[in-house]
Amino acid sequence: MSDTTKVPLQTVERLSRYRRVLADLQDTGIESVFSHRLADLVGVTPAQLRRDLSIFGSFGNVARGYDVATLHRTIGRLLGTDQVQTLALIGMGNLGRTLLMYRGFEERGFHIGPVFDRDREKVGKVFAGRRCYALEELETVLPDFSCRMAILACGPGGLDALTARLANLGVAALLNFVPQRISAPPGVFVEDVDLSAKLEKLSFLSRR
Amino acid sequence: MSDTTKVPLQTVERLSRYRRVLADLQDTGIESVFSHRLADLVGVTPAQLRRDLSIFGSFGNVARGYDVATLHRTIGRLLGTDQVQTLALIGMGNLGRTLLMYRGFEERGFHIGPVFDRDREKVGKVFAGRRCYALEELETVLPDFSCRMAILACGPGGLDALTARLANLGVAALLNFVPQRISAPPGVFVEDVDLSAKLEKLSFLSRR
DNA sequence: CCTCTGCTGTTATTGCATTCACAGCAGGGC
DNA sequence: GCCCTGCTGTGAATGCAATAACAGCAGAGG
Ligand SMILES: NC(=O)c1ccc[n+]([C@@H]2O[C@H](COP(=O)([O-])OP(=O)(O)OC[C@H]3O[C@@H](n4cnc5c(N)ncnc54)[C@H](O)[C@@H]3O)[C@@H](O)[C@H]2O)c1
Ligand SMILES: NC(=O)c1ccc[n+]([C@@H]2O[C@H](COP(=O)([O-])OP(=O)(O)OC[C@H]3O[C@@H](n4cnc5c(N)ncnc54)[C@H](O)[C@@H]3O)[C@@H](O)[C@H]2O)c1
Repeated sequence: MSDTTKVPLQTVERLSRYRRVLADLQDTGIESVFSHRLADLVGVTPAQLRRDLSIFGSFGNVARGYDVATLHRTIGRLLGTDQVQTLALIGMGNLGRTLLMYRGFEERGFHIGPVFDRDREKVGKVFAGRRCYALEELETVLPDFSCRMAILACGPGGLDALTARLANLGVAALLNFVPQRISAPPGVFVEDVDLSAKLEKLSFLSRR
Repeated sequence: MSDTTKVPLQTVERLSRYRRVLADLQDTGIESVFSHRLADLVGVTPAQLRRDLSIFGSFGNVARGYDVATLHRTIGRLLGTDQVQTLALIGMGNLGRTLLMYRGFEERGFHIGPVFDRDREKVGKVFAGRRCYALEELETVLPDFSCRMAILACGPGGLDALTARLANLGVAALLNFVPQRISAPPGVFVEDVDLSAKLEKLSFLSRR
């Protein structure tokens, strides 16, 4: 079972997709589902779905397949999204404000708490109910929120110093929008969102 | 050489990262670089870098390594970003407007041309120099821009019909922000940007 | 001119993820 | 009660990507 070290990364990514489809099924009142059907809705093969789940245990039943509500809850527990997590946001520019207004995160159990910006013009401003703090206040403000994750939507300057400070404050995971390589402190996970790279990939693929 | 079908997907993704670092090196006036140094800056192993490049040909030189300017230009050509490409944007909500204002795309050779929205309130409005068209005008307006790629930053309703229309108009690649599975017409490449999934992945990983 | 260094391009090896295939079994039909 | 169906969970096989290892060579130094 969940041997924690032996879980393929891509399996983790698929768990999110399973969870979303299960949520939809639950909303439409469906109580149980076979791997065939679920896999089809998600867009993977039934074998892969069963394999993915089998890494964490046996949740299915030969007669009825998987219980939608139970499996949904179980995956939520596995991902750690069964309880709301508070995130810190660094950078209240165009992107930061867009993320603040996005409802989708709350629906999935992620709440953006404190917002920080280096620009003194922005500090003190309130947006979507959150006040923007100065970057210097990081050490005094962040502990009140006990964030284990942060979103980087700031400029590229001094990123390494920033991530070191965040790591010191107990932040163990970063969602990074800054198109730059981050040398993360050990134990800190970084997930890059590089839209230009995705466009370049599409450009390559669509030219045959 | 570029056998087109046999290029690992992840190699394509890394090409973007190589290109970005090469651009930085070029800006700082460095003319040539060894695989060791370049790989270090990018964050991959030298073996992987050389392997990736060797798929497309031999660009290095034992004595000086790789010529920065030449390799930068070559990768640009491989990715198809050596000339500006015009993209269509569907959805001028919070996210769409943020993307419109982002300068990073232009720097990489991607220009957002026409913008479409279903909301009649938005149609006709001008934002960041682009006028918003009605979704019904897609067939009449899009051909003028000859877009091969589009960005989906709209709501989830009627996505399949929309992608079918786009495909009919020659759009072969989609950057999709809508958290929903798209059944893309054959020949159309879809790249999903699922931020909630990334957060869930980080949540999983950071809980050991 | 010869040797020695250390880099590239490429082949061999390892490791990981996906797919295949089936044992085992719960329930339905008769 | 017994067979039959069709599902899950999983060991085995396959395919693909990353890593290691090295052949071959261009130039530096003497
Ligand atoms: N806007 C997009 O669509 C988009 C897309 C992809 C990537 N990005 C990246 O996301 C980041 C933010 O983009 P944006 O469009 O919001 O830019 P922006 O200029 O609108 O906002 C950046 C904000 O971050 C603040 N900031 C800069 N450096 C900081 C630091 N070291 N610490 C704290 N705050 C800092 C600035 O004061 C500003 O308020 C950039 O790195 C950009 O490359 C943006
Ligand atoms: N805002 C974010 O930070 C964020 C993050 C991740 C994903 N997303 C996704 O991106 C999409 C857009 O997000 P947003 O925050 O801009 O939402 P939004 O509500 O601010 O804007 C959506 C816009 O799309 C238009 N629209 C809706 N359906 C359409 C259709 N079928 N065709 C054309 N236009 C249509 C609406 O009129 C509106 O103008 C959503 O699907 C959202 O889930 C947003």
